[in-house]
Amino acid sequence: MGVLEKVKRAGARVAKQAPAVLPLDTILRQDCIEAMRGLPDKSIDMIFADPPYNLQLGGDLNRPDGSHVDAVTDEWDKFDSLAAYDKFTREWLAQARRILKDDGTIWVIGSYHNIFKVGSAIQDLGFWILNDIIWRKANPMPNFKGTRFTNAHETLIWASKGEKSRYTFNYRSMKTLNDELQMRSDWEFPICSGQERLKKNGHKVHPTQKPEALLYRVLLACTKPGDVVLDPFFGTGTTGAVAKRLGRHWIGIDREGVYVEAALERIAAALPLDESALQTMQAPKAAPRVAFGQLVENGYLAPGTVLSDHKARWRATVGADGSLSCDGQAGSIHKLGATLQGAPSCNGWTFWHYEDQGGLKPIDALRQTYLLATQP
Amino acid sequence: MGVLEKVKRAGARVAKQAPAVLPLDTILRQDCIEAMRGLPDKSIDMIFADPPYNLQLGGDLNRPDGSHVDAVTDEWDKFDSLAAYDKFTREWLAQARRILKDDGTIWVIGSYHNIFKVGSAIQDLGFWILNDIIWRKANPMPNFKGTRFTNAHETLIWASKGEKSRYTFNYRSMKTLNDELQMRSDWEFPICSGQERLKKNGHKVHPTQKPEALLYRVLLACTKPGDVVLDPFFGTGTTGAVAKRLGRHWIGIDREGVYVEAALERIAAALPLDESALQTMQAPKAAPRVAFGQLVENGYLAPGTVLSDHKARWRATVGADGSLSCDGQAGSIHKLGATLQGAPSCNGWTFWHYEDQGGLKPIDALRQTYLLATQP
DNA sequence: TTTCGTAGTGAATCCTGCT
DNA sequence: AAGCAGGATTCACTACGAA
Repeated sequence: MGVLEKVKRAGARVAKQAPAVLPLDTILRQDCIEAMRGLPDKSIDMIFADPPYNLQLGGDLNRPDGSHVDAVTDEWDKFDSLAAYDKFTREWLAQARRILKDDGTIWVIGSYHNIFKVGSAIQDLGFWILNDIIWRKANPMPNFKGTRFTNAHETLIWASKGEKSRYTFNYRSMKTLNDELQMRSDWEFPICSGQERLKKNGHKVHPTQKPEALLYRVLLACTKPGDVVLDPFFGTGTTGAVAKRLGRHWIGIDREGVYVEAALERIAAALPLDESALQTMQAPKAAPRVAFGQLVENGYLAPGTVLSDHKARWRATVGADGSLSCDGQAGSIHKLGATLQGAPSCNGWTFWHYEDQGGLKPIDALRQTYLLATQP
Repeated sequence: MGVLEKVKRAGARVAKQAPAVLPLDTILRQDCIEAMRGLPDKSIDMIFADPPYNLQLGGDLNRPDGSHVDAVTDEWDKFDSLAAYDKFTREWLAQARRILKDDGTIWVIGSYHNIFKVGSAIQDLGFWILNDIIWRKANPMPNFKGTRFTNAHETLIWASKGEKSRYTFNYRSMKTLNDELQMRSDWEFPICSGQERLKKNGHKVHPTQKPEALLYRVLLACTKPGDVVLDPFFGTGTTGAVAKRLGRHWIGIDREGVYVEAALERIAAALPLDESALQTMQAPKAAPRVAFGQLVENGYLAPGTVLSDHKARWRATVGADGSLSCDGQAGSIHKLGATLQGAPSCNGWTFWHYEDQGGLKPIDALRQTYLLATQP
C-alpha cells in the first residue's frame, strides 16, 4: 500500500471514528497536559474533566460529636496562588480544545472554589457555554459550625467549541429518563458512598470519587455509542467504567499509580447495564419538602399573623423568619407546639391553625395550596 | 459646636450607623459606577447586585404554538465584547468593594452567561466567596427547541471582603425558616409573576424582575435591622421593597426613569413589618454567658456532686471553684471533657450529666433553669 | 425476617471575645 | 498581634449487630 492510500484510508477512518493512533480504552499514566500534547488535533468526541478544586482549606475540622473530618489534603489540590491555578486551568483547557473535534463538547465539574475561574477561562478560550448544570447532593456534609449555608451542590459546565458547533444532545433520551418532562439544569444524586465507593484496607481510595449516576447522565445525554470520551483527571476511573457500560470508548489520564491501579481493576469488572440497575438510576422522587418559612417568604402567611391550636388554648404570632412566638417563648412551629404542651414533639402543621372565613383551618392546608401552586 | 466635637460626633455615628451623608432610602438616578463614586468608603453593610447578564441572544424565538417569546433585548444588556463586559464588571465591583464596610458582604446574581466572569472578578479583587447559592426555579421557561437542558436555575454568589472578615450570618433564623434543618445552598422559588409582577399598560415594566421571596431570604440571612443595603442595579426596586418591609435601610441606583418611577411607587406602598414579627431568633450567645462556677456559687450544684457523661464512662467531682476532677486530672467542664475523650475540644454543658429523678440530665438544663430564674 | 439503635462519614475555603 | 479559653455546632445515608 502506497503512502497516499494510507493517508486516504486514515482520513476515511478519522471521519467515522477515532484515528488508529488514539490509545482507546487506555489509561495514560502521565501529567494531563503532557499526555494531551501527545494526542492528535480534533480527535476526541467529548471531554469530561474533574480538575483539582484548589480548596484552600484551613486547619482541622471536627464534627459536633468531636469526630474528625477527613479533608482533601492531597498535594495535587495545592496551588501557590489563585494566579497559578488560573494558569494551570488555561493550559489544560487549551490542550483540551485542540484535541476536541469541532462538534465535540467539554464538561467540567467544580465548586465555588474554582468553577468561576474555569468558566471564565472556557469563555476566553472561545468555547460556547451550552448549560451550567447543578448537581444537588441529596446528602451533603453539613456546615458543622453554623457559619454558612450548607454547601449542598456542585456545578458542571457544558460547552461546545463555538457558537455554530453541531454538538450531540440526545434530547429524547433525557426526556424519557425524566418521566416525559424536559430534563432540567438541576440534577439530584446522592454522593458516592456505600458499595460504589472504592476502598482499600478500609479507606477510600480517592477523596473525591464521583457517583456513576452523574457520569451516566452526562454520557447518555451528549455522546453516541462508539464515541471517544477523554477524562484528563481520571482518578479511579468513574468515567471509564460508565463509558464501558454504555458502549463508549474512553481514554483516561492520571499521574497517580494508586488511582490507575484501582481504575484498571474497576473497569475490568464493569459490565453492560442490566434492567434492574437502570431502575436504580431513576429513583422515585419523594414528595417535595415544604418548610413553614417558605409560606412566609412567599406571602401565604404574613409575619405578624396570629395562629392558635384548634381549641384556641394558645395564641402565637408568626415571625419574619417563620418562627412562632407566644408569651416570650419562640421557636419553629414544631418546637413551640411541643414546648407549650410539655410534649417531647409536635407536628406543627396539624397543631397550629389560622383563621379563614370565620373558622380555624390547620396551616397544613396552606402547605397543600402552596404545593399545588408550585409543583407541575 | 467646634470642629473637633463635630468630628467626634460624626465618628461616633459612623461606628454605630451609616454616616449622615449616606442618601438613605433613596434612589439615585445615575450610572451605577458614577453614583457609587459619590458614596463614602466603608459605609455600606450589604450590596445586592443584579447586573446585566450580557445574554447575547440570537434571532427571535417562538414557542411551539407559534407565539412569540418576549426576550431581554434592552440596550443596557448589550456589550461590544466579552472583554468589554469583563471591564465593566471589574469597574463596578471595585467601587462596590470600596464603599462596603470591612465586615459587609456582597451578593451578585447571574446566569451562566455572566456569572463566571463575575465570580472570577470577585476573587481577583480580593473578595472571599462564602457560598454560591442556586435559585431553582419552580416554573422555568422550557427549552422550546429541544436543543439543551431546560435552563432552570440562576446562581448567586455571596462573598465577604476577605478571609478574616466577620460577616453577618443569622444562622438560627435560617434554620428556623427551614423547619429546623440547616439552610442549604439550593433554594427553590417560583419566578416573579402574577400580582407581584409590575405591569404598565398590560406590559411588564422590567424584563428581569426578581421575586421578593428571594430578596427576603438574602436580607434576613445576612443583615441586621437598621443595616444599609445598596442595590446598584435597582430596576423596579425589589431590594428596596423587601428592605423596607424588613426594617433595613436601602439605597438604589438606576439610570432608567421608567424603572425609578415604578420603584418609588412600589416602595411607597410597601408596609414595614412590626417589631414583634421582626424579632428573629437570636443566637444563644446573645443570651448572657453563664459560668459553670455560678451554678456552684448559687447552690444549683453542691461541691462534691459527681457528674458523668451520658454513658457513664467517666465520673468527675465538682470542686468548690467550679472545677471538675477525675482520676487526678482537673480543669473546667470543657477542658476535662476534652482531655478525657482525647478530643481537641468539648462542650462541657452537654457532655456532663447530673443525676435527677433516677435519670441523667445534661448540666445545660441547670444553666437554663438558672437563666430563667435570674433573667427578667 | 424485620426492626431498631449505634457508629461512621462525605470536595469544607467551618468561632469569638478577651487579655 | 497573638494566644488562650469558653463553649457552640450536623444531615443523610450506610453498615452492622442486637432484639
